[in-house]
Amino acid sequence: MLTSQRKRLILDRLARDGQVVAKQLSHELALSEDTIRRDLRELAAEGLLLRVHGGAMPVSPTAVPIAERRSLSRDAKSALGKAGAAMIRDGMTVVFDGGTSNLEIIRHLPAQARFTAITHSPTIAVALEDRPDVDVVIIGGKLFRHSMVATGALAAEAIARIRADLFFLGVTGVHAGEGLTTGDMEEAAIKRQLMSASAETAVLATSDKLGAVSPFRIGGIGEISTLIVEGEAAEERIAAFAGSGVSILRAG
Amino acid sequence: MLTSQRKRLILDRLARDGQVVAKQLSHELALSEDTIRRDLRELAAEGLLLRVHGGAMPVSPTAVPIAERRSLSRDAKSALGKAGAAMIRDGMTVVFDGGTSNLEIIRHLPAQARFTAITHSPTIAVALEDRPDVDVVIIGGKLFRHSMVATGALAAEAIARIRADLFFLGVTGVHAGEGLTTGDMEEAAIKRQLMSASAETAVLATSDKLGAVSPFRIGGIGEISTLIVEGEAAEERIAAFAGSGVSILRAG
DNA sequence: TTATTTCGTGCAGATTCGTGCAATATCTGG
DNA sequence: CCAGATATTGCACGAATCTGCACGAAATAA
Repeated sequence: MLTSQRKRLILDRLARDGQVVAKQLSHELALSEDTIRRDLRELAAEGLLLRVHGGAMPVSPTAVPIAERRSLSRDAKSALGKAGAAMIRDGMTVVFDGGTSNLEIIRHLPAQARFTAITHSPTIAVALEDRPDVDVVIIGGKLFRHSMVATGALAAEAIARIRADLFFLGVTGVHAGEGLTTGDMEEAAIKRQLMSASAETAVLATSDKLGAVSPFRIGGIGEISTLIVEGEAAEERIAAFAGSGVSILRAG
Repeated sequence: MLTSQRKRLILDRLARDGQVVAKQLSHELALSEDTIRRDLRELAAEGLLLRVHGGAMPVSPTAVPIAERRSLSRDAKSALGKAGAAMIRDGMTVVFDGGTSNLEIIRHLPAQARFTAITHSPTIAVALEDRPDVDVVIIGGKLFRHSMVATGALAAEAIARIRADLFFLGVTGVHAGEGLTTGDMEEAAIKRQLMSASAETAVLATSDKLGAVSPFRIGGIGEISTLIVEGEAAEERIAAFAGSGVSILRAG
């Protein structure tokens, strides 16, 4: 990443968020704090920002209320996304199912994340637009309108040729007895195929999905490797999945 | 590769990506970094770009280059989009190239439009989300980041199997002698393939593209059936295309 | 107060830059 | 066709820039 580009990013971030934190930024850009601090110093010397202990503030007061952003980042789905993003290591090949939960993973990827993303959801693909170090492979096919993912024979054919390390599966129900379920038969079939094409499968489950059942079964709980639930998820709802072989991760 | 052609490519890349890295570019073009740096120096001397350590940035501080392109010349593009949408009849199979012009076609589709859309651009696919009567087929492949379209062998393979009535081709240059050109070789190949898979091809050309030439040729003007230009496009720029067999449509 | 975090400076290694020079290709005029 | 002029390209080498680490000082938190 070019130095000038980094400085511009800092100013952008400052205008958008109303603040920047040196430590956080250094982690996000995979650079030392020294470099970030140096940038802040130089930008401050140009009068483009105001240095404060720990980071920087805009020269002119921002309109963005900071409290709003904080509450946003503490949102349950956001925490799930963060936990999901943490599972991705550089060099991996990761398959993303459609859905808002998986979209949240993309949002929490560190800027320097470097891996291969495979998806049959154009929405996910578009979200990955500004991740320069992520290779994106789209699985083509007929777009299933309701959930905006490619399905059908074309998609199945493309999936048959891939082999991934990790698959983030999207479901509408996670139930101890009925397993993982979704609302469409064709989608369920594609999801099954994606599972078998990946070494591991993870599911991000908001609390409303725990114990829920939808019409079409994808597979049993034991067939996935990781289930990520909200940090505040009721203990008794999770207890039902103990013994199924899945490792349960509490987010946030 | 000619020097002037290389310089054009650098400017294209700069406009598209918002940055250029000397080392990366030298590797991509199989030239020494010295040559690239020399180009950058000369272009900077002409005021066409801003040199920075490691590469170059655009002269105008475009925070998000692609977002800028989206807001650029909105009215003219809107009229072009309307004219393009008018070419689509119910029951047709239409291929959409990536790019903001083609996105504008989607925006101007009548709500009840009923046809099959094929695209290798996830952005286009997402835009078609709320058109319930349009069947959408996505062409998969490796996402070419700069223009957000699927490319590579996977895409080529999928394209080989389709047959469409109409193809909306996106270009960066329309020139009487040099023909239709774009900024990337791989993209040019995919575009050629999409042309031959379609009975007709139409190009939406904003005035800034008329007479412009980019490094990689897609084909001659005569190979497309319709060229849609702005209503206020200068007559002399269009006159150059007369006799090439293309029918010229003035929008707005 | 004490402990922790953040800041500033100096320094070393790596990368990039600019200039001069030589080799090759292209152009021009005879 | 040839000879010289011009342009283009790659390489060498010293200068400038960038980055990360170390260490002590300053600021913040407990």
